[in-house]
Amino acid sequence: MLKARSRRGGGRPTIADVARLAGVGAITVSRALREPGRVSEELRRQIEAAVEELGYVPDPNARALASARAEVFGVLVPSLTNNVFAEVVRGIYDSLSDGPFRIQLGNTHYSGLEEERLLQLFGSQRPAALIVAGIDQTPASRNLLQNAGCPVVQVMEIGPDPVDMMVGFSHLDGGRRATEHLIEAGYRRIGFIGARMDPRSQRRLAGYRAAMQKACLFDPRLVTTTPVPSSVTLGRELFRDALAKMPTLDGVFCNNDDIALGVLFECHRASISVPTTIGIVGFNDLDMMEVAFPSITSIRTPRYEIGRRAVAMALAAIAGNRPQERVADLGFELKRRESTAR
Amino acid sequence: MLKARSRRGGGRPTIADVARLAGVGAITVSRALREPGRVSEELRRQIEAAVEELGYVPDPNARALASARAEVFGVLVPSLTNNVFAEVVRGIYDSLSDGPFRIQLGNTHYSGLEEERLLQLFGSQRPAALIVAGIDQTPASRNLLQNAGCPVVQVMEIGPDPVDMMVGFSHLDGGRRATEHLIEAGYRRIGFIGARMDPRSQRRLAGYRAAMQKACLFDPRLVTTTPVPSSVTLGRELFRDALAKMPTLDGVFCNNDDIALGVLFECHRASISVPTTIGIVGFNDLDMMEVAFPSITSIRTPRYEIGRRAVAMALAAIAGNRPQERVADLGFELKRRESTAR
DNA sequence: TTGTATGCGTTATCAA
DNA sequence: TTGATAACGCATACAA
Repeated sequence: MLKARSRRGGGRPTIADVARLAGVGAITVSRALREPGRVSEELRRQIEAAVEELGYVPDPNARALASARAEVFGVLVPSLTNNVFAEVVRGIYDSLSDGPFRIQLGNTHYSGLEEERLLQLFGSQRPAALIVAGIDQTPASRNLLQNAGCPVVQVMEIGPDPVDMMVGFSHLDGGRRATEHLIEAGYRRIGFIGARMDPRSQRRLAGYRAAMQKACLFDPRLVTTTPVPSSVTLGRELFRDALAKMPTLDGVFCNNDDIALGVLFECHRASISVPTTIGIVGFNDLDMMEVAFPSITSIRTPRYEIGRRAVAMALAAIAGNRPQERVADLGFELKRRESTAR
Repeated sequence: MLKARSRRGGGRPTIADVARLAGVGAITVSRALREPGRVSEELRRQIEAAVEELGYVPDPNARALASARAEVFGVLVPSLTNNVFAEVVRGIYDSLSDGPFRIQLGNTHYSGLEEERLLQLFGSQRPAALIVAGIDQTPASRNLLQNAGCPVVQVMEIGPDPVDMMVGFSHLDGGRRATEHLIEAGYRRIGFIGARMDPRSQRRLAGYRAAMQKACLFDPRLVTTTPVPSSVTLGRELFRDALAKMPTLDGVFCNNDDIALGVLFECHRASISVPTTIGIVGFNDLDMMEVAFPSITSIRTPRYEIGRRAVAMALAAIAGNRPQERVADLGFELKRRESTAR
């Protein structure tokens, strides 16, 4: 039997083939690829030539097995189609595309149990880092994260008790700010309209409530929510419900921009003038908010930047220097537009 | 030195630990996990108990190394945030969440070169299947796909020459159908407005052109395009340009729904009545098209279903029975709405 | 700076 | 149906 031709492998060149061609030991090839600085100029060139000639590509599985560490970032988000998380994920991808790390993306469907399952699954790969959305993990999930043996970044929100690191902003403050803006603009019967009502939406609602109570304007009948997934269609329907319940409504703070857009369209359809009769504020500030007619006031959230920052923090931790501040508050910005310019 | 406690591993239980506890050989454990039918009832129960007790989870890296096959679906899309591809990806995830397969997602940023790079990278993992968006791969990419040694599904479009399998619909027919609808509705000076202009948009444009020429209505000045990424904002701007170039415009077929929405908002802003003065048709039929005021006619495309079908075809191929029809045309549907109801 | 021996956790091969 | 043995391709530990 020849040793050169393995019988199980697909015949792709291995590190041994490269070593033979370059006339060096296999480990030197390995080093030349991972820490070029530790291999002499001359050998490095020979090795690079051999790699080129053979078209050698390292096998990530063998690498992971031997080093007990996969070059993988595990990323868990509640939704793949929600633009908010898509932007976070895009930021993560853009930050990682240069390096050696792959990304393992998981969709939790807003389910804590599913998150647990995926965490279990991802953990079996010994990932280099874990990025998870939100701060409301189940105790079991928290436990899995703590014992993952790698940097962990919770994203989108901030809170007092990070598993390891956090990047995000305060949804409570965001909700409060949006509501205060409506109050300052002169609106009084301000409703809250929210769909899905995940933990972040709950906190925006809490912010709304705080602002309204402070101004002595709160009335539970002003709040219209549903656990149903958010959509523009739903925004329209919820607004109708809210109006039926409370015909004197003169403003709405929406859970997110989809809902806000649905409200705007319904106003058009019902000939309700915006911002005169009704003021509208959205959340997230999607591209279309600025273009809508009238343009819609919204809270701009740094989704893409959160993704980038999460990777930067994880990378720093991997390199051995965890950031001093374990919680990064990236804030938000109120974008005042026509929909509240009464 | 004890053999039971490996010194490099993180101390997680291995298949050998399970085997020892169950009093069987390691390979029997392996079989019990993968092909339970080939292990006797009794041993299987013992093994299951041992797995449970130890909390054993197979190491996917070791598995991939030993079997020369990773349980991974490689998925390449041009964008993570474009709702169209997000839906395809969601379909893929939903179809794969039950089984043993992980997903390796790559973002090509609409770049053929980036696609090549990622294909090279993904290939090194010996994936179980590859799903790629579009049918315009570079020769190098096609080559990589052909030699990947696994099922390949090209999605979103259909064409005459699949690398292996295809699921999608004809964008040319879609563009033609949209344009014909405008013509049938009585519009004559019908513009085409398109951003990004990737291959699929190009074919929609070709469909537009075919329909216009057939009706003797084509005029190159009716076409307004840009390679800039699509957005609602851009839709508004392009519509302004189109109108400046061709003030007698009475209809527009938009590249996609974002553009269409931008056009609609600009019509509101400029007090151009829709559908009386201008008819609008979008493409993809996002949720909001139906809710918009006026609601917007669009071509409904089966994105989610494409993702599901692609996985189904790949799974069938893996199981040894490639579908008879290698090209699956899932079609599209014209949704007539107020924006063209003149 | 470079190489040798060995182990990583699993599955394929082949024999029992 | 079950098991012993030998890969799989690479990196760690240690020696030179």
